[in-house]
Amino acid sequence: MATTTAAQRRARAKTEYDAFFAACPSRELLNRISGKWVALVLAALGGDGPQRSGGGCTGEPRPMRYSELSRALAGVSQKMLTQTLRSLERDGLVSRTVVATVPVTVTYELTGLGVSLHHMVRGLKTWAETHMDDVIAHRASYDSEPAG
Amino acid sequence: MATTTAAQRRARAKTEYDAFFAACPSRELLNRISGKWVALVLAALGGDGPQRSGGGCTGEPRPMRYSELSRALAGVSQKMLTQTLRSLERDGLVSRTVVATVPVTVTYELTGLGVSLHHMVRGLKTWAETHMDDVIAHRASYDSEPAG
DNA sequence: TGCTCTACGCACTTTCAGGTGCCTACTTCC
DNA sequence: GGAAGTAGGCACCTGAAAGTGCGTAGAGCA
Repeated sequence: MATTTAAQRRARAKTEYDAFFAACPSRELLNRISGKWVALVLAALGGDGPQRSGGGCTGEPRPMRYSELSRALAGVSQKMLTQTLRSLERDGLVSRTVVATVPVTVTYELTGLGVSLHHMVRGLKTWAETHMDDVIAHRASYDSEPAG
Repeated sequence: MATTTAAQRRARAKTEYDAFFAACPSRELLNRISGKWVALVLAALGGDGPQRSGGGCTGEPRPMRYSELSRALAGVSQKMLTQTLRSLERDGLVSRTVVATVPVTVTYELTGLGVSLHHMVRGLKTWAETHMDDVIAHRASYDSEPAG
């Protein structure tokens, strides 16, 4: 029977779509940067963190130690920091360097690719700071409207 | 006792951080666009969808009906489409227009703010298409390395 | 007159990112 | 010599997002 009109057509479309969906580079990018700590790590390694010394707040990429990151991203657990750094390293966005000092120290640094991504995330941040006020305003007026 | 050095310091920092974190505009933006269907809806309304007619694939923003969106984003459930559209409408990114035709039809359209956001998402897409190959390559080589 | 379409609403369930807690092996400080 | 720091690993838990399924109210269609 060819009565499979609306629901089944959609189910079929969904199946086809999912394969494409999983491989979509934009989706992968969104999944990567929407991680709770990814953008923070990028910002910290990119020099956007809270600068306690120096003048401007532009900041330049610089290597940071694990414990330094842990302090800069106050609130992150060791597990999540490790996990985030590992996934970023896996994707070639940061490089991990082990230094055999007194207690073994590890430094993380943005790669070229990571710097590129960081620039884009900074663009996101700029957009957010420019337009999110409008969004919040809309949200407030929408919520205050009588539901109808 | 003032022995609360490492763990408790971190717990305290986390508490302070969370308040800032929740209000961070960049975080809000990421939360918004990282929704599974948000970027797709933006792309569809912005004209980036699969163009079955016409020449270039640049596309211009145009209003679309609910069912039209449902077909364009093959695989989305009605619930998620509605939910996504509502949240976008709430944030002033799309406008919803009810037309009292034979069966009541609803059209959705990007607002100015929505178009602005769509441009940025398009930037993300461009970055993804340019650099994600590198990322995938890194990922593959990382995975193939002997774990050590 | 039973089926489908439109544009949803509601309730339940699944899934997984993120969080918590406890462990390590080595070293330095007091 | 016990506490804390360094750089994590492992196992379990939770909460929110996403998915599934069913209902609806009016209308067209064979």
